[in-house]
Amino acid sequence: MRIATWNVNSVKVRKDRVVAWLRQHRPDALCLQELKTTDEAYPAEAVRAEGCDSAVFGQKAYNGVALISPHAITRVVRGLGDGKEAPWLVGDDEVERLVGDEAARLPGESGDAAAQLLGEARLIGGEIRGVTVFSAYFPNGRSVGAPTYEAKLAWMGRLLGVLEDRFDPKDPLVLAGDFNVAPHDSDAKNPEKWAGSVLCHAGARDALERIREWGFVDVVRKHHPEGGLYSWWDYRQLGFPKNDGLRIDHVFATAPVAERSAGAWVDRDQRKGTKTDKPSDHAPVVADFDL
DNA sequence: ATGGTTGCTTAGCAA
Repeated sequence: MRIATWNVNSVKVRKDRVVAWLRQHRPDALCLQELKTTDEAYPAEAVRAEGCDSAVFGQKAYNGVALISPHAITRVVRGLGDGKEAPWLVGDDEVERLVGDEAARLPGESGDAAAQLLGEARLIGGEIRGVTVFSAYFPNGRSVGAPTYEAKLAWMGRLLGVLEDRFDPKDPLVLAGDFNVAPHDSDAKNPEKWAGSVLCHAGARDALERIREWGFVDVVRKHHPEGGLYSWWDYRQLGFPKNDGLRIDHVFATAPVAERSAGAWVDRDQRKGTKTDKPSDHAPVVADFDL
């Protein structure tokens, strides 16, 4: 079973790339982030022409996540529900869009920012071939100390709460996506340059480590413990030509899935090319399982 | 270098 994640930075601009990638690499599950469009404008027909189903949680202009699979995608849930409606337990034929209504616990601007994040299209889950797969677009945070950074950490805490409330680490579960966190210094070409950024700050790393400790294996790290693999390079300042990258896109798997992992890799080819080739600033991250 | 580039939406924001 091949599970991949790709922040496409506009699915409309990247449609032909996504279709070609599906054809070439035939993932059993592809998690997309930053669709930057509504459900209605999502190119479902082009994906279907490749024999794949889509489950989409879109949003105008920003965010937006999707699951793509050649297999049936069941038990689809959208958003970070607050648990009252048991959002992860809806029936197969139901498609619920549930948004948390729990008032953000943070005060002031941070609380406002946190509440706003809970309403954004950043998480979609579904069951594919017996594995629960989430496509997640963690908040960026903008800058350390900003209300949006506090809100990022709160969002991550909320995600951990959903895992604790609704799932068991013994479940076959994959959390994949753009986590906007590089967990280790070896996940950056220039760790000193990024040390103070929201992508590498201790607070974000701690919050991600708490999620991982709940019961995940970082599958790429398992197969490349030395680091040096990156998944995102800034469009600015020749990020990719200088390989000034960070590994912020991840495939986390619970033990029953992770113990069957056979390899993991980053498709850097998708980040290559000139302006006219229109690459995303992220490359696909791929994990293969004997499942 | 409060720079640089890309995308969405229309001049400013987000990443």
